[in-house]
Amino acid sequence: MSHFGRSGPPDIRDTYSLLVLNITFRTTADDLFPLFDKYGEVVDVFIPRDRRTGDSRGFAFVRYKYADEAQKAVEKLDGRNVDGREIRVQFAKYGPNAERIQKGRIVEEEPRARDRSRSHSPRPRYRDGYRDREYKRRSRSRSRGRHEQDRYHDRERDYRRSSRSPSVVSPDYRRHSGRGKYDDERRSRSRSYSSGSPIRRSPSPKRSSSLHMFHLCKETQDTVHDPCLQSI
DNA sequence: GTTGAGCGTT
Repeated sequence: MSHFGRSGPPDIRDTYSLLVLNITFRTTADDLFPLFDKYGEVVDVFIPRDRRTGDSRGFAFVRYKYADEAQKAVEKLDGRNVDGREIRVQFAKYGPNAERIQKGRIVEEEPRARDRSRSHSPRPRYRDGYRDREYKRRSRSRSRGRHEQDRYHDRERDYRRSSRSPSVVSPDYRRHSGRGKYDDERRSRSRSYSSGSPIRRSPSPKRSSSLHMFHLCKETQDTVHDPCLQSI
């Protein structure tokens, strides 16, 4: 992912999260990092992406180590034109798991966990909530069918071309090569994207017995519906 | 090649 840590969120303790809205769908964490790091110590840059397509969702989180530096970044970068759009920078209000946040700093962990201990009402799981939100997004945006894959390859192609030419690497960016994590991450990201053949459906079996189909459907009923119903 | 309010990953 697009953060410094190996996997998952890095140390969130005593960091200050900024929400960066209105960024381009093509803007990456690598683009944002040099910009924000000028105003303080950036601990993490994370751009949420669509789980299925990997597309940027158009906003980002930048975490600073110190509050005053984060505040400075808000003042300096809010309204700044980045990649042709005026970005909006503000302190995050919610944590990764809906913790309470003040000034981007986590002040209370998982308010929902506390609710659960108090009442037995079953809450929708994390995944369901995510799917609901995704659905809302999709209905609002234009329908993106299957060419999203091609779009992604295009983007990766551009990405590699630009990272190979040394002229596009800003001196400021070079300054952070000591950490070296972003460069590695970018490379591994490209690799995993290019090797991805994301959605592979089960091949439709033609000459199986009904019993076989029954078992097959039991296994795949959450992903495939129609073939099962027709052949039982 | 497209979208545009919003609050986050292993």
